[in-house]
Amino acid sequence: MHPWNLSPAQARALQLELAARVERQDRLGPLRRVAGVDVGFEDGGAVTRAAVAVLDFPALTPAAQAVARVPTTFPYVPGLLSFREGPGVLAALGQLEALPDLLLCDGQGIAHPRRLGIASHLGVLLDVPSIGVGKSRLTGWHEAVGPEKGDWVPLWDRRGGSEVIGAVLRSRRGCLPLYISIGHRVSLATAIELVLACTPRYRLPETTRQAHRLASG
DNA sequence: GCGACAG
DNA sequence: ATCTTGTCGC
Repeated sequence: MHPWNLSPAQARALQLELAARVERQDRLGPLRRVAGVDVGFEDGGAVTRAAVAVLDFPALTPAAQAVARVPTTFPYVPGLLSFREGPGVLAALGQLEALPDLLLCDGQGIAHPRRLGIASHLGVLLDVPSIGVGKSRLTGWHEAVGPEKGDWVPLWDRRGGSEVIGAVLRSRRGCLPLYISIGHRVSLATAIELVLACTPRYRLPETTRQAHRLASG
């Protein structure tokens, strides 16, 4: 929303401040529209293409969409993903008539070294409920997950740790699990329920799939 | 010093 | 993320 052109060190310092503003309990209003946000790149990374796909909930039918193309200004640095993809996503969201009731982001929420992955970062800046849906692990440790859809195990801050920073969820049989974590204003239990409610058939939530096709393929 | 490391 | 065909498994 504001400081996007920072040095890695400044970015990390900002993350610590914003992380203190993350709300880990449910604070949701009526859930009518859920949005998936995703980012792709063009020209070898020079251009960031961000997309937002809004679906009616719980029908998961198309409601609105937006795509924004902005110059890429930050490199990919593990732990600082939001500083690379955030500007584009905000531009896309700004094209919508209204903000959705919930944001499902590609990447982590608080399952992050400083507890401020892209889902939490966007959620706090916009003060909108958000959930982190990562396809792989950034940090944390977990036991093996069961094979059935809906099976999940807690994601701990570290091996032998005591802080639960997310959930490793089997969203579909025979597929790799998803890394779910609180973004902002949504508890982990609710986050798991909502992700499953948005994932009727494939590994990824329908929201994310739609956003991905707009941003890439 | 070594290994790990969202998209 | 992106560059890319065929191939293995439910």
